[in-house]
Amino acid sequence: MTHSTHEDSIHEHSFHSHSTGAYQPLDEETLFMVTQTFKALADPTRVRILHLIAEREISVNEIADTLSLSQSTVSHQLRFLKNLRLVNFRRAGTTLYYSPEDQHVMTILRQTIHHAQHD
Amino acid sequence: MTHSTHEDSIHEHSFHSHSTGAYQPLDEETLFMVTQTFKALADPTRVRILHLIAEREISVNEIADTLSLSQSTVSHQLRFLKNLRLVNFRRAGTTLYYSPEDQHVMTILRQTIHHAQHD
DNA sequence: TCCTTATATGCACACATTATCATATATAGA
DNA sequence: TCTATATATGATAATGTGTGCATATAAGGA
Repeated sequence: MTHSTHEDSIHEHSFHSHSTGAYQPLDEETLFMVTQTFKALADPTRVRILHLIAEREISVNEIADTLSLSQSTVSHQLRFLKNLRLVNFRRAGTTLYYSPEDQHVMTILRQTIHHAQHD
Repeated sequence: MTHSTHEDSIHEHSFHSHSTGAYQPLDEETLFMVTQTFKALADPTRVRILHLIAEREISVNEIADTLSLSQSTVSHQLRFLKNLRLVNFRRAGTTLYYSPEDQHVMTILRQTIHHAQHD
């Protein structure tokens, strides 16, 4: 999975291959990346963490306190998100401040939260 | 987790958040709907099915044949997607033709596929 | 009615995922 | 060095998820 600081808008990409072509299946690699991305967003703990760090840079213990989660749980989930390059962190002494890294994924999360709250 | 089984659907009430300036946690209902939506997209079989029916209305057996899946698997996954109101179907005799129902979710899927293929 | 085709469903099991506990590592300061 | 604090990690148990098998249901035709 590659990282991104790319800005996409919703209506930007409309490439549809109806009318002419045969069905084009998704290749394995794309399928893997797509499902991995959505898996990251399919767990309430990770969504709460992402939603929180979207507001401001925040340390592991602050996340745990704010969301009433154990330090271990937060750390495990941050590792998951870090592996997918959805978050990164800055060190200040022994404290690590986490922040979102993938703008595209954060946009999708925001859109879906909005969608959930307005239907 | 209080919610969550194989047979969940997502049609309930709604909340609203006022933007004060303090951190506004996600309410349970929103969290549930958001994570359920992403769960639908977090499985390769469901993504392949959605990607296929996005092209054209198509029957259960055609989906199974095209994607090399068993009829049972396709039917199970279509029930999942139907419960979340992500797909619906039209009957013609004994044949059921499925199509996407949630434009927002299909847009998010398209965006994420595009993102995966271009970074 | 019976038969055929198309789809749905209940159950079981393998596999994946998550949270907790205990412990390890890292950094700063005395 | 030793101690305190912040975070990470490994193992385990509990729970959730996806698929196959067998069977049920639904609709149309003879």
